Amino acid sequence: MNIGEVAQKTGLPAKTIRYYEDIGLVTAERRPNGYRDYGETEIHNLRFVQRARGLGFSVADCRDLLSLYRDRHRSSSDVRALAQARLREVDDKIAELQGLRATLDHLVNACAGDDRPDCPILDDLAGDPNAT
Amino acid sequence: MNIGEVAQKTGLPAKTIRYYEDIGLVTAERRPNGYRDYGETEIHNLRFVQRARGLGFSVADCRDLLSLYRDRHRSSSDVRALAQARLREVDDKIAELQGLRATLDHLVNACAGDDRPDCPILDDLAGDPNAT
DNA sequence: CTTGACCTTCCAGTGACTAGAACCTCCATG
DNA sequence: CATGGAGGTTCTAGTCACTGGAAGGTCAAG
Repeated sequence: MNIGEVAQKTGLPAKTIRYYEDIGLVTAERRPNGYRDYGETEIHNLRFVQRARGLGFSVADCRDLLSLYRDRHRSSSDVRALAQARLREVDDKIAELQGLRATLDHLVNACAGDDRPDCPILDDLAGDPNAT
Repeated sequence: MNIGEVAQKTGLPAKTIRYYEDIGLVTAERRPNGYRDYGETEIHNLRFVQRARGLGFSVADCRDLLSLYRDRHRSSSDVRALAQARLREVDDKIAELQGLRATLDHLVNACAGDDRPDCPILDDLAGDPNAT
């Protein structure tokens, strides 16, 4: 199967699929003409990576997850540890963003948003202690 | 004031301050010896950028915010629009992460995390419709 | 035989820094 | 006055995960 068809089937851009080969994540056979040749296994692995990336795992994590996936003697605890670490990252990020959200929301509500120049948002960014 | 002192006062790494000058965000005078020379205005602007970046505004947004800040005839609505756009971004990101969080949490809970190889997390990533 | 779609590689750019190398300048001390 | 070390300067290159584009090879249809 050519890379274009794989791209269509998986939804991954061909560029990305080549990139994954470049970094040794998912490699393909070559045909005599030099074209990459994909089988079901490769498609499967690409989709695996795609899903893992969709959950926000780094490419390095994807590499680890793939190798655990291929290892019949793995311990599920290793996989769980990766997922749990990712979960913690996501939780941290959510907390951070919720903090930002509160501040931004506060500022947006404090600002009249009209033609006049007075702006509590800028006052706050400028470090004005009386702002907002 | 030398860049080192500014770095200490603001908490921004000297490298970052030089970078901001490179991209024309906050520039400094030069002394005859070639050293950058910072006054209160520059420190103020750097802190402004620092706070805006802390709220997740892009450097491009910071540029716009700074120029609005300097413009005595601005309309606060322009500032508010930027903040509101940023708020929307943050909201979208939070929603996305909460979706991920739910999935990850579900997977982590479904996985025994022991010495055995059976792993619903990998099954899910592999696209197994019976997973989890 | 040509056209056009598809494939190949390689180089460069993204955002916002950050690390490191090579070199210059200043100040304090021996 | 020499020197050592702290701090300053520029420049290049690396980060992450792609993405865009150029130059050229391959293939099937008309």
